[in-house]
Amino acid sequence: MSPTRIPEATVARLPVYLRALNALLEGDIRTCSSEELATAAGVNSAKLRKDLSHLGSYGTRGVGYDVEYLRYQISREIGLTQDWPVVIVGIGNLGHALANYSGFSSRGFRTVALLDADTSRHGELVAGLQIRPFTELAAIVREHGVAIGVIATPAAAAQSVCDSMVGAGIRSILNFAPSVLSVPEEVDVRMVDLSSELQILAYHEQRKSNGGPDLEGVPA
Amino acid sequence: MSPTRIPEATVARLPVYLRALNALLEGDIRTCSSEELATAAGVNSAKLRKDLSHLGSYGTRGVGYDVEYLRYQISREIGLTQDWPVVIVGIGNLGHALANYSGFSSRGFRTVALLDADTSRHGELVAGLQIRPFTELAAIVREHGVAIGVIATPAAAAQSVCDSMVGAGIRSILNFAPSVLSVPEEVDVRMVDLSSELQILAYHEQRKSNGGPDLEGVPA
DNA sequence: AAGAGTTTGTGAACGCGAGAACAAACTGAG
DNA sequence: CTCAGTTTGTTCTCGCGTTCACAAACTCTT
Repeated sequence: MSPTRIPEATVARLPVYLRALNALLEGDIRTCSSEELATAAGVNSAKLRKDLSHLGSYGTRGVGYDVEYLRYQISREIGLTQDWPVVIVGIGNLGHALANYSGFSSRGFRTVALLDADTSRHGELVAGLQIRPFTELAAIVREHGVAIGVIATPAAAAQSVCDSMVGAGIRSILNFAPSVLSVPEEVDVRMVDLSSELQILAYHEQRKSNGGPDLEGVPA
Repeated sequence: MSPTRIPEATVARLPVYLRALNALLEGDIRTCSSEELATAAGVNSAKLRKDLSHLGSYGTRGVGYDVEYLRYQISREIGLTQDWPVVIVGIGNLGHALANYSGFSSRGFRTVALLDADTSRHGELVAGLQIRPFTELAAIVREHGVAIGVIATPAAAAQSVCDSMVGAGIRSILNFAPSVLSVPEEVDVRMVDLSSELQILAYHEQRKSNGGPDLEGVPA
């Protein structure tokens, strides 16, 4: 099934739908319309329906969607029905938070190792795992079949860590370091930039209060 | 001058350019071409030029851009030349990490208070600030003129915290809780969803290895 | 069984952003 | 001064994503 590629914008929203479906299930809601689900996910209902139509025809006209069934279909499409071993490198404040984040340890993702270059922290217990030397990366990747790596180091170390990950065979990287990574074609990198988000907010906030560096007094 | 609105996609990239310019300055590079800056920022040079053209005409044909001058112009456009007091609510692992994150405390942003509902943590020192009761939110917002709030609480508390923020006069919210927030029209919310990013990676990773979800049932 | 009321899935129109290509503008040498 | 070389700013085209609007399909009542 689903031989056609799913649009990137749709893929980015699937996790949101999944979360909304989980919330509905916790409220013992078994069925929902596209309108309800869209509201819960914070999107337009037409967009939701079109997104779901890319996965297949899992709803019933005149009725709506079976919450559990739809949740399973989306999970399967994303790949959460498989097991994804994950390695986190850089156990500072952020790495510590990520290791304890439930969204990381649940839902098909399994943190198999925490690595740090700082020898003084090796052996320290974080989220039930011992911090191990960064040099063990390749062995761990091989042993557990790790495909996804998380970088939570300072910016200066990020590219070097990234290179090691790629060398060890990791093909998908989630980068929290404020640094642009260069990788081979076949490797996927997603960047989460905490301070960028704040700056984007600041831009809009400035527009709201000032009307921007220049107000709307546009000459005709 | 910038009477025209800057496209949202461009705004989202300005922080990246800013970071790249800072990196160039640290290497004592005073001038750069759009090609060099684009490479450092990880984007296409045509896209970079078009983005910058929305701010104004700050380059010189045949020469390139003055790094420091361009950095100032982008900073001003984003609004980083002003002071932005910020409040962080929810000092768990993630809030702790955010409080210590240099990208938050620098560049025009100033964390003025850390709030948490858990009374047993009040007074605790994090990143040089004492954790204070959540009930003090309104007073703090009024006193410091806080316009930006950061939510790093569990999902269950997020909407309630959000409502309090809006009530206190905050108009821009950065939400790290995995929860869709509903706010009045004039309030801006940006969501940073850590586990979504991981799920998006998993989707692509699955495509790379399997050529798609479960091929079971596919005729040979 | 038929019709009224819902709700999905999709075709079509529209707007925005990406990228290529080029004209305008600057530098420097002869 | 003129011409060759360089690099920006902008125009144009194309493709993707969003949204509207509606037909198809289902349920329920009479």
